[in-house]
Amino acid sequence: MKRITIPKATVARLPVYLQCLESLPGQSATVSSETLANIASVTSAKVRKDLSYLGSHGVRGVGYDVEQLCLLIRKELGLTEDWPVVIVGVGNLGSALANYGGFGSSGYRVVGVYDADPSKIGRGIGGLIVRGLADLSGDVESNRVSIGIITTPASAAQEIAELLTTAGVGSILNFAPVVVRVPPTTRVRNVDLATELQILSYYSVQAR
Amino acid sequence: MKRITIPKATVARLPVYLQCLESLPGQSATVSSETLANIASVTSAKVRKDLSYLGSHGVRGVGYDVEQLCLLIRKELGLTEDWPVVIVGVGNLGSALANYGGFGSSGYRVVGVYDADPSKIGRGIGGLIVRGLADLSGDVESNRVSIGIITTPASAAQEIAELLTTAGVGSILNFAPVVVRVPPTTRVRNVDLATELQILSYYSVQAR
DNA sequence: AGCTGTGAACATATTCACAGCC
DNA sequence: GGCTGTGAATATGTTCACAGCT
Repeated sequence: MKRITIPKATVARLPVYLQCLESLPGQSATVSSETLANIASVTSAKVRKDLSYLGSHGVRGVGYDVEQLCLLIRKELGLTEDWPVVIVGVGNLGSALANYGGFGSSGYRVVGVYDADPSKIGRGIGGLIVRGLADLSGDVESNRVSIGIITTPASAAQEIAELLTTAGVGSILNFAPVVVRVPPTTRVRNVDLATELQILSYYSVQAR
Repeated sequence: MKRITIPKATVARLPVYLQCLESLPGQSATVSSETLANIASVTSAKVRKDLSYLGSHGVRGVGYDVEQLCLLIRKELGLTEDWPVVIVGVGNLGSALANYGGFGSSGYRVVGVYDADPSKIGRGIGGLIVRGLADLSGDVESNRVSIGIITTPASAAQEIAELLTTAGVGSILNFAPVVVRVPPTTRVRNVDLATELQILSYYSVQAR
């Protein structure tokens, strides 16, 4: 058992493993690296190496205890904590995310939804009332919000990213099709439909 | 100029460069690797190496011709072609994507939206009528659809992935929170909100 | 002088293959 | 016998640093 930092590539796979483990039928108390690998569409060596970064918790000849492994991964990912998030931009996507139920189940809790458009402010959505951008900073601070989700048009994203970081958000999940510039201590992940489609079409062309 | 295959990591960045180039003010006819790197939040060496895989098109002492570079990247990504896509699952997210305007602009064209729920079939959405799953295979074949987007609940995703691959779709963009198993020749990209949030919270924990 | 293109050095990630334990 | 844990080997990706062109 080492106590070095977990590689990025491994961190990105832990949520996938967790998802796979949670989808396992209740009766399977243990799981082998081979089985988990198949479900997650990776190799068994990868699974073993990834899990070894969390410490040696498997049993040779048997496999990993599903329950224990889930807990271990959840703990590693910080899912035992509460993560208040805000969503900025109440368009189609922002509404979809605000209405998405999967948040509460795992520590993520939408504590506010915001929009610049006065006609949207005051509307109810996903059990919350849409608020104006003027309220964003204060809300982030008072709720100790650590993750901000940007679902605005590209043109507004940079401004919102700055509002969020200034207010103290440490991580941003950006759905706007633009690269936002943030201070080096802020973590950003970009999710962009066009980008994903373009990567797919590249490989589609190559495949023939 | 080499003619080897472009590294995956580079392919994943090309759409980002393209996005950055397209957002450049019209008057800038050329761009240096340094400038592009700043906008894209990467290093200039990365930009140069990435672009070198497309051939040597920069001018020393000057930079890259913006127009020419855009065209080059678009061509490399296959954006000069038409990519008919289908969306399966008309929940919040599926509706959001169907209504998303950014498709048409770059070769991606939603030619069909599908849902298993009879109460949704027949509804209009994003200029299309929701159709039943029974129509999916035939439509995919007759429209030569190469990319399928899955926005169903997790429980339905595997079945839909199989319908899509059997019908001849070569690439799948999966928004359902589950890893779908597909034949090795099919390309899948997963976009999952929970996964992204979990990666962010991991690093948020580490940061303190 | 300024900026590209690229080998060489380095860092990260994956795979192999097998010793070690149940 | 079955399956983990992990060094060693390999492959992929990034950064450096500078020659070479305009």
